[in-house]
Amino acid sequence: MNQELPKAYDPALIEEKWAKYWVEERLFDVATPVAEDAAKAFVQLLPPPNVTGRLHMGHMLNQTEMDILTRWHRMKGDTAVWVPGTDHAGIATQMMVERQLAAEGSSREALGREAFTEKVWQWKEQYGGAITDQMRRLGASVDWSREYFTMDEMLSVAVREAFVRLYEQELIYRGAYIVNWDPVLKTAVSDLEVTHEERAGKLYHIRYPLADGSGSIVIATTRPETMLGDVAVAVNPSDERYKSLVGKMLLLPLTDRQIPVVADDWAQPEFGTGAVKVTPAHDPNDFAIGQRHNLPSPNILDERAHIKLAGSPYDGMERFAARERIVEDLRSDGALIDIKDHTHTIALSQRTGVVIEPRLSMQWFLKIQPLADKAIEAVDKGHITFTPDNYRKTYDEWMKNIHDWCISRQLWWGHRIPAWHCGACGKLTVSRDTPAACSGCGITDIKQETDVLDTWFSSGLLPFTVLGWTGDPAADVANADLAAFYPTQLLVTGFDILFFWVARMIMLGTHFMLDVPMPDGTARTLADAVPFRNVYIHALVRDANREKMSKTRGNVIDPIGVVEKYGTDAVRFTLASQASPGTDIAFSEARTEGNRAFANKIWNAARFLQMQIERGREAGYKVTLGSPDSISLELPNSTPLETRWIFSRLSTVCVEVERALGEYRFDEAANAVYQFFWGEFCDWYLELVKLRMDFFPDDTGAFKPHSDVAAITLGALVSVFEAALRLLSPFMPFLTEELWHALYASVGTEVPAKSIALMRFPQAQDFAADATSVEAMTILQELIVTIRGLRKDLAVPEKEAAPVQVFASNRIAALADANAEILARLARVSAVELVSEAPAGTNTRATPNFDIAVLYERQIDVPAERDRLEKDLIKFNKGILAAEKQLGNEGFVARAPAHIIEGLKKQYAETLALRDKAEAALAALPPTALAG
RNA sequence: GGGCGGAUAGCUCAGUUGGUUAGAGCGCCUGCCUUACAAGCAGGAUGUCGGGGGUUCGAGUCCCUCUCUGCCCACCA
Repeated sequence: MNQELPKAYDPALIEEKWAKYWVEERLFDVATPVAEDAAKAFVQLLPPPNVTGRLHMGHMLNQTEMDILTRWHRMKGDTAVWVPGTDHAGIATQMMVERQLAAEGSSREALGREAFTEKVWQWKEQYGGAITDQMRRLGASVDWSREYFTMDEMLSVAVREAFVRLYEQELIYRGAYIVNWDPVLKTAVSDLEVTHEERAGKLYHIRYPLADGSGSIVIATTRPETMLGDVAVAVNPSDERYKSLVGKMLLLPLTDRQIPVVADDWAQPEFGTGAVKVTPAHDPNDFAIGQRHNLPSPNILDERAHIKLAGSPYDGMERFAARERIVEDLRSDGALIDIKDHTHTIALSQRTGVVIEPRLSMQWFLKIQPLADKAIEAVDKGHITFTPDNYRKTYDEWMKNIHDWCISRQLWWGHRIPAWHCGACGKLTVSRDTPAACSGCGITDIKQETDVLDTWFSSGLLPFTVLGWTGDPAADVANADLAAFYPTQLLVTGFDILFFWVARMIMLGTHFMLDVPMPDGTARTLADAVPFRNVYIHALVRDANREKMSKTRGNVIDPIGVVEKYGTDAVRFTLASQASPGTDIAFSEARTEGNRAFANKIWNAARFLQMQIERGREAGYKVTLGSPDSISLELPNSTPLETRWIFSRLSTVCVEVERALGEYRFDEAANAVYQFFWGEFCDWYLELVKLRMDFFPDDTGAFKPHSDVAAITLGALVSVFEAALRLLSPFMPFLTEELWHALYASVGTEVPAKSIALMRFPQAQDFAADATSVEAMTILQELIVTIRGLRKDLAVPEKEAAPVQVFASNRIAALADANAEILARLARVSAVELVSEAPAGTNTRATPNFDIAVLYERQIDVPAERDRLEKDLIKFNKGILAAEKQLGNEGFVARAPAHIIEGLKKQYAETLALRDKAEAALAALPPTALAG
C-alpha cells in the first residue's frame, strides 16, 4: 500500500498525470458564488493569446505569476477565478490561413469571403487549441468551464451591442481620413500597429515652374512619386522669399495640371527649401493643409500602393518603381535640382514589416476623448493601481495624447461591422440584428459593411463580456457573475500591450459598466466601473545574455523544451525567483538546473520522511496528520529545541511569503521558501531529527522503549513537511501534489482533499512562534559552524570526533552543555568541556559570543593561519576606525536613534575584543621559515 | 524631439521609509560516496556599490552632473 518514491526526482513521471487530473476533476472550475463568497472573489482574466500562438517564455512567465497568485488566493479560501480564452487575432490568423492557401496554389480572393471565413474556422478548430493545450500541460489552474474564444456567439453579440451603442451615442463615426495603410495586407492599421525606424533616405529638390513663366519654386520632398497627387505648394506666410508668389499658379511637372501656391504655417522656412508640396491623400499633414485651404484630395495610389492614375504613363507602377521612374523623368526634364542625403524615420507595419502608406480612405473611428477622460480619471483617483507604479505615468502620457481610434480593418476574419449600406438613398443602417430593409428609404437591397473590427475592439470588452454582459441594464444588474466578479481584481500582463489592450479595457470598461447598476440597484460609480483594480506589469523574458528573444536572432527559448528538460516546477520556480518588478528577466538554464536540484531536494526529503515513518511504524510509533490549521500551537513540554525552532521559523516564513506575494514580489516569496526549505528544514532540521528518532532495532531485533521525544519529533517532522508542501504548492504545484499524496499514503490516512491546491495556505498563526528557541538555535548553529571551520583548518578527518573546549557566558555555556548531543551530531564533537577562561593556541577560534578550542593533536597550517589572522586584523581595524569615527562624531551621538548607537557601541566593543584576541593569537603563532 | 529605466562579486540579480563593518543563486577553490539527496554534504575566497560633486551625524539608498546602456512615445516635408 505504501508505494516507495523513486530515488531521483523525475518530473516526466508526475507532471502529465497531475495536469490531466486537475483538468478532468474540474478542480478549478468555479460556480457563480453566493453573496458572501463574492466578497472574497479573486478574479483574473488571462490575457488571451492569439489562436495562432505558440507558447513562448513571456506567456509562461505571465501564467506562472497568475497561477501562483490564483493558487495562493484559492488556498487562502478566496473564490479564485482565472478565466482563460483565446483571441481570434484578425490579422495574424488571416495571414496564417492565406499563407496556407498560397502554398496550395489558392488565395483568399479565389475562395471568396464566405468560403475563406469557413476555412479560417476550420483552421481554428484544428490548430487553435495548441496554446491552451500547452497551458493545460503546464498546470495553469484556470477555470476551463469559463473558457472563451473572442468570436464565440455570446461575445459576438456583445461586440455588436457595444458597437451599436457607441454608434448611437455618436462616439463611432465613419469618414475619409488619412490612415496607416498596409499595402500587403491591404487594410488600414491603427497607430499602435505601426513601428518607426530610422533610415537613410534622400531629399529630392524639384523645381515647379510658375504657370506664367515668371519664375519657379523649388520644393523638397522625400517622396517624389506622390507629386502626381499634389494639389498645391505651401510656403510659410512669413517667408519673405515666397511672399509675392502666394496665390500664383504653378505647373506641376510631368503633368498638365496647375496648382496654387498657398500660405500655411506648417511650411517651415528652415527646412529644405521652405516650400513644401501638398499631397492631401497621401500625407496626414498635407491632408490638414488641404482641409484648411479647401483643396481637393486626389488619391493616386491603389490598395496595393501602386500608382492609380488613368491615362498617366505611371499608371499601375509599384510605388518605389514609380519613384525611380519619376526621378529619372524629372531629371531629363531638368526639373530635378538636387538630391540630398537625409535620414528620417519611416513607418513600418508591425505585422508585415512593409513601409506604411498613409492613405486617404473611408474608415470607422471611435471618438476617444470622452472615453479617455474617464479612463484617466479612474487611474488618477486610484481606482486602478499599477505595479510598478511608474507605468501610471506612461499610461497617463499616452492617454493625454490619444487620437481617435481607427477600428475598421479591411479583412475578412473578425467581427464584421454591423452596418448596412443602402445603394439607393445612401443611408447607413447600424443595427444589432440583420435589418430587413434600409432605415432610410425602406428598400430591401442593402449590403452589409465589408470591414471587420480591429481585434482589440473585442478584446477591450472582455472583462465584462466574458461575464455575460448584454447591454440591457435589467439583465445585467441581475447577472450574478457580473455582480460577483466585476471588477476583476488583477490584470497581469506585459507592457507591450499596455496601450493595445490595458488602456482600451479601462476606457471601454468604465464606459459601458458605468451604465450597469450595482447589484443592489444603486448607481455604479467610476470606482466600481473599472475593469480591474490592479495592474501588474511583468518583465520581459530575455535570454541568458540579456538579449531580447527573437526569431531572427535565433535565441528564442521554447518553454516546452526547457520544461521537458527540467520540469515545469523548476522552470516556474526559476521565473518566479527572478520576477522582481521593473527588471527584465535573463532566463538562464543554469538557474533552472539549480531549481531542478531544489525540486530533487524536496523529493528526497519526502523519501527521508517516508523512511522515518516506516521505521517509526515498525517500532510501534503511530503517526497521524492532524488538521492543518492547528498543527503546533501547543507543543508538549518535552518538545526538543529544534522542533520548537522549526515551527517558529515556519511561522516567520509564512509572514514573509504572505507579504511578498501581496506586493507581487514573486522573487522574495520564492527565495523565502527556498531558503526555509533547503537552508533550514533540510540542512538543520532533518539532520537533527536523525538524532531524535532512533528507531533502529538493536542486535537482538528489539526496539528501544518509546520516548516522548521520538514520538513528538516524528509527528512534528510530518507536520512541518506537510505544511512546507502547502507553502511550496503555488510555486511548484506538480511536485507538491505528488509528494503530498505520497505523504498521506505513507502515514496511512486518507487525503483530506482531492488536491493540495484545495488545502489551506499555511498562515503564521498556525504555528507556535518561540523567540527563545530561535535565539538558542541560532547560537548553536554558530557554535557548530565555528567548530566545523576550525576542524577543517586543523585537518581533522570528517569522520573523526574530537573534544572541544567552550568559553562563554553562563547562558551560552549552559546551552552548549545541554545540547552536547546536537554538537556531537552536527559538529562531530566527542566531548564538550566548559572552561573558565578563553583557550589559547593555534586550535582556537574567537567570536563575539564564545571562544572555542578543538582539542586535536595536529597543528593548524601556520602560514595559512597567519594569513587568515592578518586579514581579520585588517578587517577589525577598519571596523574599529569607522566605529571610533562615528562614535566620536558629536552630531551622530546627539542625533542618531538610540538603538543605532547602542548597536554600534556593542559592535565596537566586540570588535575591539576580537582584535585583541587576533593579535594575541598572531603573536602566539610559532615562527615559520619564510620561503623567500 | 519628448518620456521612462538600468549600471552592486567572474556571471545573473536582490538590497524596504537613508542607520551599524553590503547579500543570494550560479561559477570558482578545498575536503567528504556521512544510508533522503554527488541534482548531495561541509568549509572557503571574491566588491574603490559606473565617475565626479552635493545634502546629512550617517549615502549603495536622496539631489545635481557626467559616462555608458536599454526601452517607450512622436505627423516635420
